[in-house]
Amino acid sequence: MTARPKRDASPPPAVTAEVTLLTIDDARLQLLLVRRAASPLAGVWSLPGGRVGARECLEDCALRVLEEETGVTGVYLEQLYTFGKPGRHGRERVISVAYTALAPRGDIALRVGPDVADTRWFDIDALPKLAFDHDEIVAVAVSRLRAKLDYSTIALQFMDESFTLSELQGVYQSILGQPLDKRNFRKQILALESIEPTSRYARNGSHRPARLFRAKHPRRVEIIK
Amino acid sequence: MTARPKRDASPPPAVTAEVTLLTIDDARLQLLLVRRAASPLAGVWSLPGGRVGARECLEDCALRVLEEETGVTGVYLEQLYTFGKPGRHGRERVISVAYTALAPRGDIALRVGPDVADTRWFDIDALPKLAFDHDEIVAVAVSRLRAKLDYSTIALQFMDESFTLSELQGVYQSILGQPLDKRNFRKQILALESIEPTSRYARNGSHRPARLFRAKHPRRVEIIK
DNA sequence: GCAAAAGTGTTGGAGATACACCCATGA
DNA sequence: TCATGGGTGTATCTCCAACACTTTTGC
Repeated sequence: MTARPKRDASPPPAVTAEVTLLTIDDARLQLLLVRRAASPLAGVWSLPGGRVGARECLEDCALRVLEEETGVTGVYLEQLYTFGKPGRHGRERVISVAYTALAPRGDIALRVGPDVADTRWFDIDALPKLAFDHDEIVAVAVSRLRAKLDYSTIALQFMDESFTLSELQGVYQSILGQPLDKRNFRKQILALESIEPTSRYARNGSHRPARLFRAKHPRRVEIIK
Repeated sequence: MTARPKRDASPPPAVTAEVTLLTIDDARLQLLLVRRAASPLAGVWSLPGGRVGARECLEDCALRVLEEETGVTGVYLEQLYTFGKPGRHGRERVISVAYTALAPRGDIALRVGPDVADTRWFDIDALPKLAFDHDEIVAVAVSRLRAKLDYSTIALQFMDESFTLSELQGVYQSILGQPLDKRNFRKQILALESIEPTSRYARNGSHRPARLFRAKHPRRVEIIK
């Protein structure tokens, strides 16, 4: 039906990786954004992202641009979706392979990269206007995260090396936006056998110390059910 | 850490869409392949696929190359995953956005496209050697399909406009590779309220005719649970 | 009337939900 | 001793799995 483009007839589109880095701080889901220093859309907030290098795989690209622009390393990363509508990126044809990254909030020291005007966390419910279709990318990332809570151990990617069950429950509640029953939550989580108690306790305030747990396989996300 | 490539320093990779078209015939999951006519890998079987046009969105590209190479139109399509490791496609850097397509077997008249040596269905357990990393793409597609059976109405995409409950059960069994209890299957499917009875019956042989059902929203895949 | 697939309910068990009180600590 | 969050068990309900016989047709 359609005329078939000749091989190499048109210049190939640019390919970028974009990173939606989420964390939880103060019981709120937060997103890391960079303010663009360069044209197009200088001054506008956007996801960290950049072009794929000639000998670089997509995942490495995502990790590299994240570090270059924000200084963040060592996060959990998974591919989200590829966005490629013509016109989504202004005049230039850009195909963006979007990644979701997750990290515990404690870890993260920010740096403002060379081509970036600013780097900041935003509450997911209070995002500024975003460049291009990045608001759509974020929406997909958040809805996928919410879905994955139910059938995987992905929430553990938000936790420090050791953590209390109440902290973990707080993470679930922040993402789902609803309170959970403490006893049932503990029963379910422990039944997965994905975390194990350590011999240490968190002494946080004027109350009984909480036992610290750790993930059995910290970098692995297990599919359950 | 890594040296940041200058903007436009290296030629951008080629971007293609690749289509894993699955159907069910004779109670077996089948995959549509094309035999490559042109270099590289002439004579080798591969997924239908081709370069993304300059003003074409990724999904349109997938549908276009599928039609050009195989004559197939009107299928259900969803994005699967993007494959981009350097070296996956020989010397040239190619990033492939893979799509899963599903269709009822009845529908499909095949054509051998202009750049194609042959077009054929293969039983999913008896695939020939495939070009590049297409075996990996197929494996991801099948495992995602299997997972999606459990929490969506995706199986309806394999059905003709009207179908019997036994036919639908056969589709589930073919994909899962295990028999299902007839009464429980019917209860569960009907409880979803995604299909409805018609007033017609299928008279297939020397036995009681089966009531025909149809999908309430034939092109829509609903997420359940 | 016989072969072949269609159609139809009930029961028991497992897993999820709802729910309230005692414990250990710091101030 | 009081305020604060940590920690624990049971009863009920809902959902899922197992299971066998009758119906309708074509030959």
